[in-house]
Amino acid sequence: MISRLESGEEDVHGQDWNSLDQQAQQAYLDERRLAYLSEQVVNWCPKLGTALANEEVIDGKSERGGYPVHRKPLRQWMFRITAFADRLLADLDTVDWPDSTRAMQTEWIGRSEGADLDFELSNGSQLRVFTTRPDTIHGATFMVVAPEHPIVEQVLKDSPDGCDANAVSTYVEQAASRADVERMADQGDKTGVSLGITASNPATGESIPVWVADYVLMGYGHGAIMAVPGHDERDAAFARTYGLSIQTVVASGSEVEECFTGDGTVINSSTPALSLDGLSSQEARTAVTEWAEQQAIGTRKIRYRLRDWLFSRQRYWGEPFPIVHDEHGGIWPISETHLPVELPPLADFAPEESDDPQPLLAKAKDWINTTAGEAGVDPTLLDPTTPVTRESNTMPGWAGSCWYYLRYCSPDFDSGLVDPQAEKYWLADGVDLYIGGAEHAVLHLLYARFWHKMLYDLGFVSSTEPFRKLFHQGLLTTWAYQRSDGSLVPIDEVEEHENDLYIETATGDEVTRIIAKMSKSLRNVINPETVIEEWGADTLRLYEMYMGPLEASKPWNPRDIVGVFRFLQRFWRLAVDEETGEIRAGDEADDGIERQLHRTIEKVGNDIPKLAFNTAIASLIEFTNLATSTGTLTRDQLDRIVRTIAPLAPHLAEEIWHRLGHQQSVAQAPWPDFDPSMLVDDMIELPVQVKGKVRSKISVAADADEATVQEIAMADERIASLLEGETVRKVIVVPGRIVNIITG
RNA sequence: GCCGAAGUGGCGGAAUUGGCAGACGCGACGGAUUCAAAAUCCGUUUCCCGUUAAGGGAGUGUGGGUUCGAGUCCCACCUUCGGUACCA
Repeated sequence: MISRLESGEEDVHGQDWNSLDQQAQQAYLDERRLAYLSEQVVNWCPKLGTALANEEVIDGKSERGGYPVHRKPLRQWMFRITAFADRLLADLDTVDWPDSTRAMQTEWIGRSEGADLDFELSNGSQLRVFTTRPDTIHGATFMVVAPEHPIVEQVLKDSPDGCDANAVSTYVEQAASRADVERMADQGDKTGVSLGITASNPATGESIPVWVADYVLMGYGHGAIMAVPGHDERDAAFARTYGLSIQTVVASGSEVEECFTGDGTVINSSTPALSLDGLSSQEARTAVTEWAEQQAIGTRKIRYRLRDWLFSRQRYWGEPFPIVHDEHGGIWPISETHLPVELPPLADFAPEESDDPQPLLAKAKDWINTTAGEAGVDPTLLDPTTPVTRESNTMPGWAGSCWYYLRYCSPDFDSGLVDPQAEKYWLADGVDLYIGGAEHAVLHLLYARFWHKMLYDLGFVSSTEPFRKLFHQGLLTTWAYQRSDGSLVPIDEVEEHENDLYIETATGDEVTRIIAKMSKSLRNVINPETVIEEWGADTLRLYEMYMGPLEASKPWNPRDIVGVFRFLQRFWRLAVDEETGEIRAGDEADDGIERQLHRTIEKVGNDIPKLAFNTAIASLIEFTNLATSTGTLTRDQLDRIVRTIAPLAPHLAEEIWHRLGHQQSVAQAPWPDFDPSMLVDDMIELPVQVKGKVRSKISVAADADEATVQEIAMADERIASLLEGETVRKVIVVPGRIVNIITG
């Protein structure tokens, strides 16, 4: 029945199901649940006193705090995110996200196409491997299994002839005790031990040795590989170290390469069992897979690098799982009417630094040990007097960050996740624009997508993706100082002298000023509060937007703040008489200013949706400078420019807006209109190039045709003198842009 | 190593589809105002040659290429930043 279900057949009857015993039913369901308990080798961080998800471990250290992480077996709650791997991958094409982020997620999900192949072993068992290169099967000259592979234990038990059991067990123990950090440090140096058994290469019929080596990971595929040293760098390195045979079975097409990992033409691969010579790698992959399927020794397989998501933590601060356990290992949900489960009060809830994984909530004995009725399990499921223990793990922070944006639609809605009406209104196509740091690329942004898809399947949300458009703001960097040996000096230990000379106060040595990330240790973190105190919130806001493109990392330079502050002051003085506090307004609108105003409204209106705040502000500064030097604005012009600056400097705008006599907030006012005809001048200046160099400028009517422009250009005094004695070969006129005269 | 992003004045940065490189701001220099300073206002400010000027030359990480014309497109390389790390 199970195999029929697996193959997608639908004629499975209830009686078939009922014929299974309860355990088998449970096992079948558990294998498919989105949330399940599983004994896992987890990333245990003793310092934090908790296990971490794969994504939270960076270079063998915890993402938060950078503490060492060890591998420990632990029974944990998992999310079957792998069941969504294909959708998470495919739907990346449907979102408007930065390429770099999509690339990161694509790699994290890591889809690879290949085949599972079974090899017969000399000890009578079978070894299953996954390979993306079935086309190189004739070149498989040895096999490698991970130290944790079950075959290793089996071999140790049987200890066949030719197996140095001591060497094997020593190697396996070493591999197990080594922390991930160490394992990473000596990448490239491959170590391993022969198991003393052989496998039969089904294509060549040859007996090839089986080795154990830690460059093969138990966590991917089957923890075993067929090694093709002729066409895989890692296998090649291993073969060279231990003098194993190397076979070339793919021609690179060019010169002889030691280890060619690309696709080419298959050679040296004709045996009675299977002949591939002359096929392309692509064709050979299909041929070998089909052959293996016929021989019942393999199947086509798509595999993902993505692993299931470890979703429990041993900390106090996290949502408790609404789950209790009975004495027989049964798992029972707490009914909805008893949700949410609240954390028990605890005198001491600091994490305990420990090598012995123990959830913190286990300390709350009275809370942990309860009855089904007390905990809130549906009495029709379980007798209320049944003694149960509460789940003592808690959820990680992601539990909240995965759906908070949904809650924003209807924060007061109390009969569900989100008000369906509000969800349809706000999130019909996901969040319109989501701005956040690139550091969330494979954490928050992948997890939230998974939750959203799950909620979509359950009918709670109407879009398949949570964040339609994603934008990463750049990091703010700042000055830091570096000694000649490369070490860094906190900024408050350095004195600035003239001519960009920087001296470390303690030693008197000269240090160099560099750009670095803001960090507590360098004491170069900027607190926005102090900027607001000194310059005001509008200045801070404007400065941050004016620094450069939103997505770029850029240095915080306090020296530049005064620039936007001056601008705001000038804008204020343009609108308000400093003596009286009254609005300064003229009666007569200057034509040049009016035109510039239309251009500014257009520019700001275009730039804001593009998040190009820096250029929007530049155009506002330009307008203000022009207006200040040319005269005063009319009331009507003030009215429009205040509305234009309002999104960028809301406080200033609001103040002037009210002095202009408006009762409502400027935020409620409509965006000012501009007249497209006001954007172009009647007469424009056009550069004239001779042989690609600008030699003069001419003034022509904006709508002048090419012939007229050419005539005026040729008639220009300077151009005429330059063209004297030259043959004009060609004249290029780009209307409204440029004239280029080619001579010779 | 691989993947991604980016290299433009003293500094942050502008620059439509390939069409005047350096908008705007900071800093610097000069001037006005002031008893003085702050603040404000005006002017200059890519570099080199040219006393000033007129003018000329070079110039967007490096080297080539395409084009009437390249910061922008193509090829090769260098550097910086971010991500990733034996995933078979």
